[in-house]
Amino acid sequence: MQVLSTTEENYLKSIYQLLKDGGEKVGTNEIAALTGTKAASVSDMLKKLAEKRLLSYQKYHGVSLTEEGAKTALLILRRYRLWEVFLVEKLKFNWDEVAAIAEELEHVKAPPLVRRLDEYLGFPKFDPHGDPIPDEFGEWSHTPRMILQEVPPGSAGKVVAVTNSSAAFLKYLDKVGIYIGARIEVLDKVEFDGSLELRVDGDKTSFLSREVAANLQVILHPS
Amino acid sequence: MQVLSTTEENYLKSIYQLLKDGGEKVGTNEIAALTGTKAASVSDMLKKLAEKRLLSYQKYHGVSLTEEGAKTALLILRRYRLWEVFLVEKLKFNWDEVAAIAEELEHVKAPPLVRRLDEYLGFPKFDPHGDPIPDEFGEWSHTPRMILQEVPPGSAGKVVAVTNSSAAFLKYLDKVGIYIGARIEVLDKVEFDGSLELRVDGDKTSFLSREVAANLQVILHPS
DNA sequence: AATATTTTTTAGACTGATCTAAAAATTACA
DNA sequence: TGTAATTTTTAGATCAGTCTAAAAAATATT
Repeated sequence: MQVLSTTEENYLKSIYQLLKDGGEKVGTNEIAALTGTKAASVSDMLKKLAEKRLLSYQKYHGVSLTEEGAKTALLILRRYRLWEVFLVEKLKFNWDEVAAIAEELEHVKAPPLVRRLDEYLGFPKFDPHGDPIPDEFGEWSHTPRMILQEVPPGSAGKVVAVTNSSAAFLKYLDKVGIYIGARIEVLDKVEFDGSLELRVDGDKTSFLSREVAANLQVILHPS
Repeated sequence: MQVLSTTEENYLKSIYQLLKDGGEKVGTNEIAALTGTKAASVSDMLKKLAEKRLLSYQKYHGVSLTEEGAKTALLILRRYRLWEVFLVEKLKFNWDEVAAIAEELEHVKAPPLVRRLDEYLGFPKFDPHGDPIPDEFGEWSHTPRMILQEVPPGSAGKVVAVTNSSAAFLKYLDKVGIYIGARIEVLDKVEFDGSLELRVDGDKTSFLSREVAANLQVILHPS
């Protein structure tokens, strides 16, 4: 694994991002827009990263990541998301405040730090936005997630993500005792309005509206 | 408070360091040695930092920090030492492994991060090496410290620092239940060999040799 | 298919931080 | 006190990352 500058890491992360929800190849202008630079600067950097075998680049025809480039991007993403978890779970930041800080922290390279942080956080599989955290080999956890609203009554699982981070929503979740990692059982689903009756952490029983349940993601426990 | 580059921060920190245990003025070569650069580079940087009013600089006659420069250096030191505490207390690194990592983390600028980290760590006043942590205004805690060996019998206090970090020493401390933050009472001092009898955290009673007690620093509780 | 538009690359310049080599100032000492 | 040794500064170059403006290639349009 090569040592990259912060700048190189940021390019790699942006390219990964664009390819993931973009497609096969990504163009210079797109990258420039995402990294906050100009197309000319991107061209230079692409040459550099291609020489390092992190991406394959044909002039005028966009780039894609090599195996190594993709893996490197995933390890950067891993650091980013672990720090997000730390900031939210330990330092009590709100989910929408952590992006900028995590972007600074992700470039701290010391390798044992990442391992210890992961351990300290309890090997989380998802970040506070519900995005999966790659493992130390750059592999995804393949545990499937469901939207709570779509979980059939009788199932039990764990809240792994929230897809709305308005203050009001978070406050509400707090009130009914739901948090990332909370164990939940779906007891019943009300036909009339789609609301759910559920047990949280084995004791408290709550009713959640369809709107709320649609913004919670869970992984199910094998039944 | 101006925004400084990582490089500028490192120079400032080094200069602070040299002045603290050096004296009035510090020379270009010394700074170069500590920052791992050459005297010529230091000259350039001194000009730059002098223009930013962080230090006062007269050609050929060394530098000293201005009020603002010293305060800035202390806030960098604050970040450094808070991260040290985090790495040791939370991530369970050994005291002698954290320097390089903390040096990377100290340059993460997001201001709310430092406040939250401080709070999360319980507003520590000393880092794992026993060095004091400046407050958010760049002021020192003025609680005086003593070497445990010199504490008169009958006094009570708290262990705030260890001045030896050999594995054997740490292991021994662990065995007798002493750690940073441990509450101790000096019960008696043996004339013969200068060893101490003390109570740790209100219950366990230990005997510490003079050598060991000479490597522990405490702050005394008002009696 | 020829031309117009858009995208990408190149050329050349700038900034921040660094270096080496040479010049200048300070300090040491004979 | 005058010369030698040391320290510091300057001059000029290099490197990474960026920019603007112009050239080149690809794509779209008529």
